Amino acid sequence: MKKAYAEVIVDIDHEKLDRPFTYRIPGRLADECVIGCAVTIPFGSSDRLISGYVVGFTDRPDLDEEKIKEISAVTAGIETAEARLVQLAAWMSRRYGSTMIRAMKTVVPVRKRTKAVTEKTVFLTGDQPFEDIAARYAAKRCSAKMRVLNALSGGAMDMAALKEAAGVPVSVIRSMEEEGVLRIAVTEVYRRVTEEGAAAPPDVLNDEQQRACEEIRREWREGAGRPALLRGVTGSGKTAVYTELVADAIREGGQAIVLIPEIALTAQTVYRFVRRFGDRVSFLHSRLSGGERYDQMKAARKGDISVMVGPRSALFTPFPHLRLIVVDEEHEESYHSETMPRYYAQEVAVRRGELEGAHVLFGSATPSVGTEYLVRCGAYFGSVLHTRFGGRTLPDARIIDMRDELQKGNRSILSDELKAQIRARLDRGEQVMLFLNRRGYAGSVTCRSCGHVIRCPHCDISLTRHKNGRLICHYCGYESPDVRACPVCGSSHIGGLSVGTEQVEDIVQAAFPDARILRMDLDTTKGKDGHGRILKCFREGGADILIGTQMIVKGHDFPRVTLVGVLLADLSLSEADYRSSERTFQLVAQAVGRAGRGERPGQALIQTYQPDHFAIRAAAAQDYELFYNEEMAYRKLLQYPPEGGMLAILGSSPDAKLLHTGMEFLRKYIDRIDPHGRLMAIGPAPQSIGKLKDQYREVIYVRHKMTGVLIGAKDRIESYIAANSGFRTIQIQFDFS
DNA sequence: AGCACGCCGACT
DNA sequence: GTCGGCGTGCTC
Repeated sequence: MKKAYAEVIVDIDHEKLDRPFTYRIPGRLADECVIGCAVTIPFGSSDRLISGYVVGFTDRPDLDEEKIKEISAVTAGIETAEARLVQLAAWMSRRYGSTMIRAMKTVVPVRKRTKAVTEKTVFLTGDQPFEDIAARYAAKRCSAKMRVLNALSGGAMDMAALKEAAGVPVSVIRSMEEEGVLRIAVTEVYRRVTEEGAAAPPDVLNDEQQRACEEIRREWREGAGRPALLRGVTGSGKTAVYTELVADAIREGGQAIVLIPEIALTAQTVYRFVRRFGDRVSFLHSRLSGGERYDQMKAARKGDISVMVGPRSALFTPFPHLRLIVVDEEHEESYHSETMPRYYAQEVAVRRGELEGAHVLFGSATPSVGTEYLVRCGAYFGSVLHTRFGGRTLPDARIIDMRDELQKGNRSILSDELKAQIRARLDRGEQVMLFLNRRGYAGSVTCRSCGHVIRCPHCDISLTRHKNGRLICHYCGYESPDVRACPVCGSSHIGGLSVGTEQVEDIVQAAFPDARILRMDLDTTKGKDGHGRILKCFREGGADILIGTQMIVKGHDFPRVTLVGVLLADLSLSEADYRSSERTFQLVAQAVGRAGRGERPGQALIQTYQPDHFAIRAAAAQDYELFYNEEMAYRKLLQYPPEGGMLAILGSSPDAKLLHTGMEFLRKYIDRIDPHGRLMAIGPAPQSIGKLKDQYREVIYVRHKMTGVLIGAKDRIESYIAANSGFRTIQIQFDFS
């Protein structure tokens, strides 16, 4: 693309101007003018010079040539936080296939009309006697100014209130300021979310934490400066390492971003950072209003804070000297954006690190296969914490074969062993957590006698039972008729597994009438801070047993829990996704890791129909190596990521037939641009949720060893879609993994 | 946001 | 007429 014209976002804080404007690039500025650079441009009828940022280029503007003005000057390269964020947005729009404006909106804090971002107080200067001014206005019949004068006679007023009381526009007040009658004092009042408080001394690190810190520092100071992965077993104290490295960044005069999964964003987590860094810390969370969010970002830009803690959106905090990005619980799915651009915070963190010259640290007890893979390739630096903090031991975990229970005639969801152990804890006054795996319950078919799951013969993905009774593969569209008996053992105990938390609560309450039970799921956490309330109640001993889904396993510390029961551990294995083993390992390992975090040792019981599956065995043993090696062998064999790249083309439309035809056309197009079959395309097939909100959904998967090739393919597919009017009613999204 | 344009009431 | 205040609409 030629750089004849630049798309410029103007630096004026108003929603009406929140779109790109086209400017001509004079020849002398052609080299300097890059995406993200700050420019000075003539704007408005008086051509007053204002600043803006270049967000893109075109050679064919879609408006009259005469209307287009020329960029006056390039004021700065990519030195400012904004410029670097614009660059990041440009990279994201390319990497994830979204429009620049969409990418800009996720990256640059929304310019939104918000109440009192700056508090403007108006008061009379008193330079001229009140009566003189009043007389002058009366003589000149300045009724609007007179109203302002009268309103202000009672003392200083807020700008908005004054406009309201006097019924005048700003221009009147501003002209009075020029006359020297009044002054407008602008005070930035941003709603800070931190608590006041002095910083506490650093935690005392144990030898292992100290070693990890030193390793990572050495890599960053003297080594290649690669992103680092800190893998530490549950309870090994990764947070203390983060705070040390964050402290380094601050000491060097920089700032740090700490990403944590949305669900773990409780006062408890944030408190650790607040305690250490006092009011230099701020945090973002979903309950924050648009204005509060904006204020947080503003405070960061001005350097009033040094650490931002928050979910993936905190990644875009505009710090002037960003030195470190920490991504805690790196394996969490909440780091994947579901809306355009569908970005992966891990990748974006690395890219932002490159642009800003900041280091990136990932942490997890159960790192994602993709991140660990990059460590093994040497692209990332790896450091491991092997032992739990404070000399605590890992929980003793046992796998319970639910097929035996069925044989014994126990059809309950609780095994005899688990019942006995719960009884023992109740008698000793200790706490129990029951984790019910609910992932992947949608439609998969499992044999309760032998644990066999019906899978696609081509993709090794669980088949999903549809309403019409047929079993379908969501990768390639393979179909088979429903089964009455297990193809392996012939048992008729075959079907979908699904139990709700409420049901489990009833069963447990019936078995232990004396137990105080808390249930945590979408229903019970609905209200304001329902989440935190339940966790707090349990921590303080308000209940003996906590029953819940995924949300109870994520990063919460309950010292008095000595038993963790995992129900339906294998359910997530049958999820129709190539990452099902990975998810299962992570869920079960994290659940097991909740036990024995206090003085007393912990125990975990894992109930499953697939006791021999490596993901379950590895999770029980808290053995990441075992899991990773088996899983990678499988991914290599089937060329699934990270061994190869995978691009999902997600199509949706209210018209099922049209959608399918369109997707078939796309598939044919892919085969055409790739005559040698180097791109492995499968589908179209229905998405795992085939219809959502009256929209039919289909997907085509494209695999290739190099992600770069897939990005190229995506670009071609995009232009193909843009050029074909048949796709007007079909929404297409791209998702890389 | 900030600037020009055009409307409208008042005064030479 | 025309001067100046005051609301409206547009900005590549």
